[in-house]
Amino acid sequence: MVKRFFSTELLEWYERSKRDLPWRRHRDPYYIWVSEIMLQQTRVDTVIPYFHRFIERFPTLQELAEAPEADVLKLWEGLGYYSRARNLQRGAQQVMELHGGQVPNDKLAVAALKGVGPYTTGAIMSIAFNQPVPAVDGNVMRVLSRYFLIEDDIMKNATRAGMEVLIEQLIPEGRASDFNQALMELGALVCTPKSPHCLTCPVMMHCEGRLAGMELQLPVKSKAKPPRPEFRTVALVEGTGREAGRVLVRQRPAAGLLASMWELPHMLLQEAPGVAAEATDEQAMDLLIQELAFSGLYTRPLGPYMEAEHTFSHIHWNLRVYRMEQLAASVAAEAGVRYEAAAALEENMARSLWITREDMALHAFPKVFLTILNRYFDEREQTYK
DNA sequence: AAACCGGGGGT
DNA sequence: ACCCCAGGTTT
Repeated sequence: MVKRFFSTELLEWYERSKRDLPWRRHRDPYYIWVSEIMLQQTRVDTVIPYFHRFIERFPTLQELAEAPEADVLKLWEGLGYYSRARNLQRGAQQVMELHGGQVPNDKLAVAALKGVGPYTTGAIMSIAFNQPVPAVDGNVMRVLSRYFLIEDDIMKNATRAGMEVLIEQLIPEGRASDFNQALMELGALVCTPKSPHCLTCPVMMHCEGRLAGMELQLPVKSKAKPPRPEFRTVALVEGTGREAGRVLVRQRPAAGLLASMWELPHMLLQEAPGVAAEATDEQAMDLLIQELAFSGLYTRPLGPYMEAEHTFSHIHWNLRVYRMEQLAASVAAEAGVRYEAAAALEENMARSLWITREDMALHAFPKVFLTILNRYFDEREQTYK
């Protein structure tokens, strides 16, 4: 039977070809869990150094559960999808409270953990506990859609659910861990999206997609909407006096995009479409000056500094960064600037900080702001030498 | 079902 | 420039 052939050949190939990955060196459910969360929408080579640093800092689930959230975010800095880190820590706290610190060997209990969906449930149950639970990710859907010539849209939840049923029938007795990992390994190393290596594929002989010459058309996947462009004006405010040598950063709200991350102050240029992109430097700087003054900080513009871009799944940021200089309140008063709003907005400023380059090690920044800040501090050091 | 949620690497 | 990646949560 074709299905039996598939599982047997696949397992034999996996034993021969599997990569030596850090999380394959033990069966600690906590390590499996951390690796699976990091691997969501992220390549193996990217994850490996993050995994080592994370486990070194949080060797046990309990240490993760009890850590400050800021420490967790800092270790996740640059990986993206930061809610993964927040949910992983919440999940660890759930395990401490509900399961005495041991990841439960129970499908429903695992699925109830924060940040653990159908895929990760299957990955933990099978890889850590060798339980026959499907773990259907993008790799698995690509392999199955080709091998069984399934033309359903893999963007639909129903397609994934159908493939889970199929996988349940394919898992060999007692081999759930190896079988699920073998499927993903095949998708990662052989049955790749663009140029599948069919000639070295262990299951090529019975691959219906290949036999039909359809391997490059599969899987069928509906297109995602392109990210909407946003034009933003960014303030790189240099401190003066007591804050000399420091730059103003602020923390984002605890929910939503880049939750709790730190950044340079910036704002959306929300003119009519097309106009935002063409706002003059003077207009863009004026907006920042007004916004900062509203928070009780008086500044004067020094001029354009650099441009940067940052793409999310659904938004594309076009950033124009302006250097600005902190103005002492007394100077601002002499210049006729009114600042009675300052006291009322103390709490607004509570989420702002003046930082040095060394302070960057204490706060997590999205990549684009790391790039800007590092360039600025680099050039500043050069100037002083 | 669709939108929201980062960043990097392959092609 | 576009696609894809060991997805999950929210609406």
